[in-house]
Amino acid sequence: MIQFAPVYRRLLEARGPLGWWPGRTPFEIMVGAILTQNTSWRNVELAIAELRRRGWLNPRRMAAADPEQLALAIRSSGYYNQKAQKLKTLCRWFWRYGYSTRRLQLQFASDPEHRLRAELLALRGVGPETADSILCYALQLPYFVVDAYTMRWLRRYAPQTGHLRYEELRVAVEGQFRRRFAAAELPGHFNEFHAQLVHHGARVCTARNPDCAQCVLRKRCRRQLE
DNA sequence: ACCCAGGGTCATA
DNA sequence: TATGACCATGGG
Repeated sequence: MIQFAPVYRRLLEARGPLGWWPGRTPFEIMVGAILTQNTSWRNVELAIAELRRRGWLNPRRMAAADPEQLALAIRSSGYYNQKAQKLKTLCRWFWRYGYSTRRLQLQFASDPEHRLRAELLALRGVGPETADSILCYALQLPYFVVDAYTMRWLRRYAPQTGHLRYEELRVAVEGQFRRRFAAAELPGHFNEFHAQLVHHGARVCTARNPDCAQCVLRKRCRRQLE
């Protein structure tokens, strides 16, 4: 099995800490996790700015907002009708915990059964990546987020383990990190590793960047493996 | 004019 | 289990 920690260290040393996720509050991070589904972050920023302008970047206000107006507000992030419903669903779920992230953190800290993750996955519109983004970035719980860049990277640089699916890859990374880092440091390292992979894929390793030695994280990259 | 982006759901075979 | 259609905007 390929070792992930050296890759993590290399990225971190080259780029420095990224301080993810961009967002002022945990709820804003949750919203961003929904809005960025298959969408460029730039388009998400436009939508978040509009939500902020309307005062809806707050779970109570968003829950009370008219669904059609909410959809209009997030228009720039694409799939806006679906995403407006997803946001409503998220608000309804968050309401059950009194809109309190602290309550979520205390109630589900170190839960070996991962019940909170299961709850998020049961929500319509929340898949594995969105759930783990919320757990890792909004709640700072020890979950590693696997995304398209991570999968492409694995398939190209570690073909022998390239058959791993989302869940297997997440568990593999989490297991390796647990052996190398103290429990209290895990959320920060999972945060940083995923951030580095996405940053590299989305901003460094782009097809138009002549400085990028290997543009291998694009969707249709034909470049040879090293 | 195409291709892509920090996915997820559902129907079909 | 594994594809494919669908959702939809803005930038390269």
